[in-house]
Amino acid sequence: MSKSEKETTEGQILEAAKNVFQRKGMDGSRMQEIADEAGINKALLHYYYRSKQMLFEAVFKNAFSLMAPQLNGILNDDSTIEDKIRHFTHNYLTFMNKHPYLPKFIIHEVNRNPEFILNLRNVTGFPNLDKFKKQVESEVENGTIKPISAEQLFINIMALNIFPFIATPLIKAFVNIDDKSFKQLMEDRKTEVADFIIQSIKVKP
Amino acid sequence: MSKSEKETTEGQILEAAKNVFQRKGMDGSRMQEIADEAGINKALLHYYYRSKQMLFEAVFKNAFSLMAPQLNGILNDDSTIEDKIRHFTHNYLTFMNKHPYLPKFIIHEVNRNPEFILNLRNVTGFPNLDKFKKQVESEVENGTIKPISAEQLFINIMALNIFPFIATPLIKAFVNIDDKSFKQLMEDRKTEVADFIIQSIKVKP
DNA sequence: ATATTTGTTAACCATTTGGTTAAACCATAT
DNA sequence: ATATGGTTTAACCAAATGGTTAACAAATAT
Repeated sequence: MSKSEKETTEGQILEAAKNVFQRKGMDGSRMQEIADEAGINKALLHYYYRSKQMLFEAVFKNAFSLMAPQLNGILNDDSTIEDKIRHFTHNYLTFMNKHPYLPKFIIHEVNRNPEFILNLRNVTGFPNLDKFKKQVESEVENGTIKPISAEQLFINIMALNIFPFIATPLIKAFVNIDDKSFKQLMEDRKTEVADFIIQSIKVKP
Repeated sequence: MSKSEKETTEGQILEAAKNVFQRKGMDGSRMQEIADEAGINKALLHYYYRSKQMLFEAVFKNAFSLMAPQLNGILNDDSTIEDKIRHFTHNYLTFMNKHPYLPKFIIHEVNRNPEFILNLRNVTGFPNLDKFKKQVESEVENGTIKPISAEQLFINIMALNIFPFIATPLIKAFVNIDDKSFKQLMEDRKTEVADFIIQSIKVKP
């Protein structure tokens, strides 16, 4: 049995780099800190990844490949819009509990370097709205949901699900609650967000 | 007539620092770049603001003082929840067109240093949910709106309004549209977001 | 056993960066 | 005119930082 990813030096470096980069961002991270976190010499980082930029890109692509399928979940299965929303909202909020730094990290770095995301267009199940768009248009037409553009609905779903994880400290300060209450609030959102969206678009019979 | 803020050296520095810090963040910004943007010598930055940290804090507090009243708008006037939402959504999206970097900047920096926001608690009309909370509870009780906690509603309003400005490049890539279409999409949101929220919470007569 | 490749390290290097200093500049009061 | 105070600059400095090198260690092939 070959060594698992986490036992090889290269894997340890990637893991350490992930931790540091996702917490501090490209600009705020130091190669020495990554080396320390991986428990190895700084020169080894360059031996395996040549430069800070390349190490960063490896981490970013990994992160993006983790995020993308989550979004594709909502776009490319065959359930109704309503089911998709419930399913996605629940899954996404669960997923985010395991990767709390992911959205902050991705969004910050994509803002820092917007061209970066264009390189990813072709790879790794990059989210594509086409199918979702047809489905929304069809459901609007046959009266299952109220008129709304697929784009706006998609943005709303993303916003309601992702925003709280990006703005956590801000929300905590405004709503003025402790960690425990905040966690509960997030837990409640697993169902509340879906209800909120569906209430807005569902046509009552 | 005394010199306007923008003519004094101190004001020019603050303006330049705002531009650079808001675009690149604390970690990504260089004192030299700020000096260049202000058209002055780097030593002058230290003459007026002592250190990068202090210059940054001046910029951050300015930015926050611009953001905070926008949020207080929704929380502390006397109109109905529905009117508040319409009013706020329209105003906020207009406001953001003028300060496109503000939310990115504030959220990123608050994440980088969560304690930072606690120092702002006391000053500058820091958003307070108490009144809004009472109002939501009252409207829920007398049946004007469906049951929802003020906290969740507040988070949803923030998310739907702010998120698109934070995640712009990501959304552009996913929705696969050009700048012009994106701008139109954002313009549409001035009314669509309010409709979306109100449809979700309004009780039909 | 020994040569060769691969992995790892300590020491080093060039550049960048935040910050300082001492001298020059300039307006204003005397 | 000249002294005085704040303002501005060029030159400088020490520390930090990404990256390299040369030697050493440990597998792997011959």
